[in-house]
Amino acid sequence: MRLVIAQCSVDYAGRLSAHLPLATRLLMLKSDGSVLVHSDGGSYKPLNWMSPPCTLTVLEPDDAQTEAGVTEVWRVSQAKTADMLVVSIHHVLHDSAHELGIDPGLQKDGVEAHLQKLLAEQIELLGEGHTLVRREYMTAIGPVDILARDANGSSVAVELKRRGDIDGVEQLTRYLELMNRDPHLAPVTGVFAAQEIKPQARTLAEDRGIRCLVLDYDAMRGLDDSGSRLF
Amino acid sequence: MRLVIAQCSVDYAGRLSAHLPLATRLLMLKSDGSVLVHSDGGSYKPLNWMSPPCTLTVLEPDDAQTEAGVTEVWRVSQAKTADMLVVSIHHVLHDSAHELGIDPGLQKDGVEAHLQKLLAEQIELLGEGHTLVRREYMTAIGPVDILARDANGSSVAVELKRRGDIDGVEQLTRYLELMNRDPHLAPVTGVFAAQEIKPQARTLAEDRGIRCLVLDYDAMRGLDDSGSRLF
DNA sequence: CCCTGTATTTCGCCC
DNA sequence: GGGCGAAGTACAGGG
Repeated sequence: MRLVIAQCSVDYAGRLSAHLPLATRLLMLKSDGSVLVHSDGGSYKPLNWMSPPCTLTVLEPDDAQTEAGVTEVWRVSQAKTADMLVVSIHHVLHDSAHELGIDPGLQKDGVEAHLQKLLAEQIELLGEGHTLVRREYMTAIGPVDILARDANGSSVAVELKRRGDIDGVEQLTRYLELMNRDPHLAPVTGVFAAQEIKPQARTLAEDRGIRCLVLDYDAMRGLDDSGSRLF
Repeated sequence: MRLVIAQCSVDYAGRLSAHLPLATRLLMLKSDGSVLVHSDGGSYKPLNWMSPPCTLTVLEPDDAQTEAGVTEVWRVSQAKTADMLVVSIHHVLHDSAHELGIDPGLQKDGVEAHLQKLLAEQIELLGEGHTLVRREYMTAIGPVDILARDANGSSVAVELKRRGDIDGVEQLTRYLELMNRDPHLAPVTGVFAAQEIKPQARTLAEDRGIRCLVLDYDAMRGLDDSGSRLF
């Protein structure tokens, strides 16, 4: 990775056209050829950038550019899309290169997808004798997070949330209404499962005959072998 | 802006939990307090980050951390959301600070302003024999995007949007009503031009005798000479 | 490989 | 300021 702090202006032409007036910025050149132009603020998003795969060509400024104070022109182009980023460098304040190596990458945890995977593996948390039918059971109005059967063989639809809010209860209610019209599935009972269930959501759910299940994520993860990367 | 290249591991706890194993990375510390952790590849998105407003505290590693090779611990926390980013630094390879100043910001193009400029230049897209009167034609209730004349010399008012929604049709309707009361202009016909016109907007427009025109931005840009600053 | 849905989304517009 | 929709969205997972 090469880091350059330089006074520069930047032009981009691709899906849109964009221009950055002359100012001092960080130019990050990654080893895959991508270029990021960062200011000293804002969000994690660069002011402008070029995604890999792309190639950087250093050009000599023409007379008009030299006249304007440009000492170097970087032309970053992407073969596929014909997008182009042009960095006109006026003054370089810092320039250093660093060997970083390949990054092992981010390990995410705690999302709904993981909860769903864990609950599917530990389906007995729904109650003794429960068996998994499938995750993401498709209905006409969208996928039910988990479809299971209880000890009696009756269908159980599970709506899973990290935070159990009223919206989730409404969602599950719609699924249940639809599924109970299907003679192959009916009767279908509902389980609203979340790490945390808001009192209003619990009241609404129980009023509609939907069972609430608070999930202990840490305990579920502790029981899971494949998910215990972090410890 | 401070740039640090360091061998480090990173832990994040907030909306989700995430972990970055020990590796060499770029740590970008912006003047607004935000921190970005970048690898030497991937996209413009950092591996991990903390959005402003946040505060960085440098801690001494405890015995266990020292044992593991940690020389410094950065604790970046956000008061509002209680999100926390912890960077455990093992070895610093580079450390430099730079004064960048406030960035003038990105000037985007290819939005409505650019569409208006292009359509004014390619006014024949409205139909054969059309001529431009002027852009931003002022009326008592605001500027009409484009005023033109058709082959018969009749006035044509154009409302331009990137996304053609009902609001735009209502806007054009108000202009037309006003302009048709002006004997110098009347009769004025309306054209609702956009890159994409919503079905509801189209129905409403056509019901009111307003012609709909879908613009192919790429084709229009391809025909345009002046927009190619880069070449 | 394409499609679809989510995101620690971010960003801009409009009310 | 809050809500909503787009983004040069990026990114992962399923069919």
